[in-house]
Amino acid sequence: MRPIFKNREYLRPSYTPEELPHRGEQIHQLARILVAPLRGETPSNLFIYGKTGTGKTASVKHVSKELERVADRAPRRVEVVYLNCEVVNTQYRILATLANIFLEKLEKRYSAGYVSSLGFPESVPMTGWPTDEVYRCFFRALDHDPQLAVIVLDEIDRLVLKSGDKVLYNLTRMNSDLMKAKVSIVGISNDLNFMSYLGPRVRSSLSEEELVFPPYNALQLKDILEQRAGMSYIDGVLGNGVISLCAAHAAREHGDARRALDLLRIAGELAERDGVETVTVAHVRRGFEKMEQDKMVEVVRTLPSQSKLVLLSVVLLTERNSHKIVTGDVYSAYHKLCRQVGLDVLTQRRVSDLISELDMLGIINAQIISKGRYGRTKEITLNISPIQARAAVQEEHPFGSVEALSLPRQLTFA
DNA sequence: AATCCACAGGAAGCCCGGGAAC
DNA sequence: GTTCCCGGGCTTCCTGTGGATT
Repeated sequence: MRPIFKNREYLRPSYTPEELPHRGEQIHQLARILVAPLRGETPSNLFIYGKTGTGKTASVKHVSKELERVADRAPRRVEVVYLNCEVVNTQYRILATLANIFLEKLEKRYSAGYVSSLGFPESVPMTGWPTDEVYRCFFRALDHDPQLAVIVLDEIDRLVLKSGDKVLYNLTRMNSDLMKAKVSIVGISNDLNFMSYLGPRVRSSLSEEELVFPPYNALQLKDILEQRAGMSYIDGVLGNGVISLCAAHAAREHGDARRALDLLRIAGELAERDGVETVTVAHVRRGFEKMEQDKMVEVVRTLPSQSKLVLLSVVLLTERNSHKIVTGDVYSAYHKLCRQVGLDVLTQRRVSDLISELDMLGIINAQIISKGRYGRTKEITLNISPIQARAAVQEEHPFGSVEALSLPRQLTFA
């Protein structure tokens, strides 16, 4: 059987392409702002906003690569440092990381051992030092040479949410104390409200320039997908309408290119698993379902344990019998499960609310029905496969082994 | 037409943890 | 450190309800 992928890595989020279709305008603007150091000026600080999968990070990386390439011939050295604040999310970690990066650059530029000959430490430990000591170390390493440091803080909202805007205040204020070097901050966020978490001084200095990345529309997504499909799939394996359908799905999800590419890759992997040589729209549809399921499993995984138990009751009842499941059944099953695992038993009123919440999340379907003389209740069906639900509930083992749990016989109705 | 089931879901209030104010 | 306040999870108590049954 022939393979269908040339190289699937080009469809993964980690890959940054050479060409970024439909981001010409943003890249041009970015370049215009960041090119200032080549003329010896300090570029403004920059704030970039856009939803996930709109090409923010890719564009910035693209421009900084260009910038570093042409900076060799410029009067002043330009160093671009990229930090993802999801990982590096405290003042200390940011400063320590920056200090280490610039110490290393010094060492490389001069000679091994040069750094310690200046009285610098080999490196800053990732914990233990007073923060101002770390700051001083970074400051001196940076100011050793005339250079411009462009510090890119991706997902900057995470940083501010976790540790406040103190780091940003310090970084934006540095320029007035630096003798030879200059810094410029590029903040990237997908939370538009982010600016309101900042103090007024930081806000105004960070947003000297602002750039917005609008979501892609279906046509633009199609271009992007076509470009990547050409790199990653063998010619001719993609059936009619496959790319259009991927683009249409992602356009509905706020124009997220990352999701579009994921979908295109997953559709291919499904075709591969089927052992066929063509990817069809049916594979895309299944791929879409798979992604939705995966999203659902993730939601289940993060549910509080009481909700998990309620869901588990529904799962066990679903596996056990084919007749309609109603609130009363779920509650008595839940009651027994609570006893088995030693969790507090909530009231039926509360469990009713939990069932509604699971319904809202789309994990189950709960429809109010009236059985006349036999009352009014909710009829409940599971929206994800019992096996997946079980697996997701079982993770982290809050109830010991779920396999050991079972409903007593009297709960099975004829 | 009246009854009655098996809940739905609103209202009020308790309890507790976390953050702000003192 | 203490006090105050707020919001979320939860309970208690309650009224409401669609339609099979009487």
